[in-house]
Amino acid sequence: MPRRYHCAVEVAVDVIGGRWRPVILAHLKEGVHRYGELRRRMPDVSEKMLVQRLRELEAEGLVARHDLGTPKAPHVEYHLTAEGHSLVPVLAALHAWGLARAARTGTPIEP
Amino acid sequence: MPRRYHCAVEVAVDVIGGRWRPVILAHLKEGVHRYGELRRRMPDVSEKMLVQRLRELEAEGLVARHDLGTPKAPHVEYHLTAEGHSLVPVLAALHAWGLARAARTGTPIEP
DNA sequence: TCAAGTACGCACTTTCCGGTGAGTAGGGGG
DNA sequence: CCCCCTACTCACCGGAAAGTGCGTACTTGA
Repeated sequence: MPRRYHCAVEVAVDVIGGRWRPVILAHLKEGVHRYGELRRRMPDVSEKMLVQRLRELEAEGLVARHDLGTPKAPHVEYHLTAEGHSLVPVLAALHAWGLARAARTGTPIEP
Repeated sequence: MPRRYHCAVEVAVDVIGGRWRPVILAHLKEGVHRYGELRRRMPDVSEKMLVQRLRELEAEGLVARHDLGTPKAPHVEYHLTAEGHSLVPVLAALHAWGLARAARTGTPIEP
């Protein structure tokens, strides 16, 4: 974690950079997700990484975790906080650019 | 580099993710930069990384390198290509969010 | 009895991102 | 003679990011 920042983009990258954080946020941008739903939508992420990144996003105040389950029936839901929602312009722009880029380069995207 | 993508944000992150690519692109969004100017604006990046990331951005068609120098007087300029300019909405959104985030968290940004 | 679901934990391993320090060839200046 | 500038290269290294494989407790269903 850099101690000093020299531009605003460095600040943003520090919080939402990396391979999986933007993807997690993009899925949650569409609505509440259970843990298993996130796993299914992100088949290439390890569980270790998914949980670690979710914890970090919670710690940064971007994601909230609701445990609605019981020991007999586990049920956890994740959703964006107000701070997380403030990222919608970034996530929307990333998504739009990624779609256009995939179209220009013929890159397949498998849901 | 993942072989398969499951959403558009993964595509975007693969091309412009990492600690320094977004920052390089953000500086070039403001206009042409010489190598030394980029170095001065990004004091925490190593030269090895700066050059490596610039090379990758060139390879992806986002950045163009113009060598205007001579052996006696080296002079290289970097600028965004049309494809690079297509990233302006992403970079602007990252910048705006980073500024707001820094303000909300009291994070100093030193130019 | 086994497999699958839920939402994780844990120890270990691998990859690669990023840094360091020294170097290059030409120049200028104190 | 030494320091600075330009725009890099190179070998080596550390650690964070990410993955792997097995595990947990409770349930349901074949």
